[in-house]
Amino acid sequence: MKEVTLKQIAENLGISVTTVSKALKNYTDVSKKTKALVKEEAKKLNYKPNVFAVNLRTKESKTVGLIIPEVVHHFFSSVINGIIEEAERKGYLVIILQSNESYELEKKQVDLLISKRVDGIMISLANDTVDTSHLLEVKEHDIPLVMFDKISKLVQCSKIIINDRQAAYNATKVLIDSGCKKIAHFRGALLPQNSIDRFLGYKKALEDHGLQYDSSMVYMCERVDYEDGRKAAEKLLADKKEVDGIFAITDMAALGAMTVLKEHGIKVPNDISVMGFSNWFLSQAITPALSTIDQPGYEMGRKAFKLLRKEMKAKKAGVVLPPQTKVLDTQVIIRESTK
Amino acid sequence: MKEVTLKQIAENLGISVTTVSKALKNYTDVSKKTKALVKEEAKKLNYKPNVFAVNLRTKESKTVGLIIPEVVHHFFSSVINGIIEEAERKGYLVIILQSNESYELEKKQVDLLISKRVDGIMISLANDTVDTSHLLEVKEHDIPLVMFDKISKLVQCSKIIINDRQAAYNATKVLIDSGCKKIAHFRGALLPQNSIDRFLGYKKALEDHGLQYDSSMVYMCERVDYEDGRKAAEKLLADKKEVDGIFAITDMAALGAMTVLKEHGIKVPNDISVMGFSNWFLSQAITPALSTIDQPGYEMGRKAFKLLRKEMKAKKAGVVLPPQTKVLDTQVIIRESTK
DNA sequence: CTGAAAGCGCTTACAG
DNA sequence: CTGAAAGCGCTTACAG
Repeated sequence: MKEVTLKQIAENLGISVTTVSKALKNYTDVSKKTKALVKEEAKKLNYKPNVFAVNLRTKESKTVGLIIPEVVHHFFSSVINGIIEEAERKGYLVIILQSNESYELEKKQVDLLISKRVDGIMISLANDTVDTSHLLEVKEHDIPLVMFDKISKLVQCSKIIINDRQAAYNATKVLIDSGCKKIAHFRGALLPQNSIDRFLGYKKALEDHGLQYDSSMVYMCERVDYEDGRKAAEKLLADKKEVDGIFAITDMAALGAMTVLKEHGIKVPNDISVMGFSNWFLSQAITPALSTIDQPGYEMGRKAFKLLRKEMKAKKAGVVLPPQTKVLDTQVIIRESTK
Repeated sequence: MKEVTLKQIAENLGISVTTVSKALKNYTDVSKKTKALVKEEAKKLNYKPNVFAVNLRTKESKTVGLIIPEVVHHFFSSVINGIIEEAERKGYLVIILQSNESYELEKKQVDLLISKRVDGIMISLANDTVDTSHLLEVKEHDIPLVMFDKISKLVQCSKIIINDRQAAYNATKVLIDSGCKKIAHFRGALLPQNSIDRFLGYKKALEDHGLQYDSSMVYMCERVDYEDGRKAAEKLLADKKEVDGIFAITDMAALGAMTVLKEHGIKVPNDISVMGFSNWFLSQAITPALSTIDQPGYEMGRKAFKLLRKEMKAKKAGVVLPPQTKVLDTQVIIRESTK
């Protein structure tokens, strides 16, 4: 099938390419009659503008990039849906790249997006990300950038986050309020800000309620997944710790922990209460249903794109916008894994 | 930051744009000395070709599209990883679009990919997809197309599939071999070929082993998810069916069923054996661990891109390749949910 | 070995 | 209201 071009339409109608172009874009200086004629012909020939040419002329791709640590993750997939929803409404395509929590991959993907000349980039950092020079490069290319969820305080750009410290504080408080005195924390890797913040929220809650913080009650879940939760729980049992509550950094880690506890005949919540984080879709389905913190992923995605859009518009208008940070609310969800 | 162009480099070096372009692409008719000079300057200025211009000239975007019913799904995410792995190696970017099992969305996304002029499209159909005219449009635009997993027999193009009928037969046979006599099937929607094939495999296995096929033992799981599995199991219990085995179309549906059985004090596998399909990553983690069929998602993804690549190459060379269909092997995995 | 020139398919400032 | 012309930044057939 031969591709239809403006030239084609112009020739068929015996008018100029200029007029055809302007007619299709509803310029005011084209007569109604001509517009109607052109549009009819375009429809008849099923004309689709050649985006390659449009991109080159307008220096815009109407495409934005999204880099995320892990796609198969309920929270991130909610974010993705929020972003796509908003982007589609504004005529943007979203290119999704997964960093697999790897700094090296993340760097490559940033480069790829820059070289593809996307109009803007949204990113949630990998756990491994140690420095942010690749993000400075984005700024140098004058590409609007929005960070969300897993951000770095070192990068000057707009951000959408939740108050991880407060949310973790609330989660820990659920355990305290239900009578737990010996609360362990399964934390995430050392680098990510949200893993730090959740740890600090946990610690603060203990201190505010007269419970002694004990660093040996903090277990590491590097990848914050099911397997890590299992391992941490096994270590905790091997350590013969006296524990009556666990606050895990993610629902998956909590689920891994609960499975191990079950295997050892330890009852949740009677012997040990368990609190998760992020409200994974199956958290209400497992037995006992997991108490957790709900993160507004969809909302976060929508807000992230809206912020990016604002910056893309500003750039086009030659305006410089000061970076802004939006903090979204989280919600405590109490189910069966806590008393 | 001003973007660096070939012209820029040419001016700096006092040579022509033509020579710069050829030097960077290692044309044989450029002197070694000039090449070295050009490359050095390009590196110094951090030159990146403008893809918009390259696309327009070469009529290629080095980008392929992928449409998938659901990203947050272990099987599909394996496929995605396989595709991206192979695509990256060949310098292609993959645009992933999620149809959410909706025919309307799928059509829109096909249109979007066509209008973005991707070099090729890979697709796994939505459950709702009733006709395939949107795929014919892809062929009309002469864009290479590969279908995988959820395919339509009506579309003339290359395909990568598993032998769903045989795999379901094998799954059912596991139940039969372990002594089950009254085997229910939780099937998928009526349209998708793989849902039909799995049903047929189930039926055939019963018949081959002297068990009566009974249509009232077949329950519908429209979205083949956890919730559907729960509902089907509840209906089955409400029907007071005598059942000693369930073959569910997906692991998620199987998990939903097992949860309901547990809630009713029914033991798996002692009272009822359960067989899943697709080997979801948590299937080995749940209690009892789920017996299932392993689908080679990663492999499927790699093969899908390779096939697409072959067709893209053929198109460029002006050759027409006959469509081919590859059938991948599956594997029976026996864990604790079957005797 | 080097380069002038045409052209990919659009958009838009400008002239009439 | 219409259109000729320039130009976005490349690639490549062709001439020298």
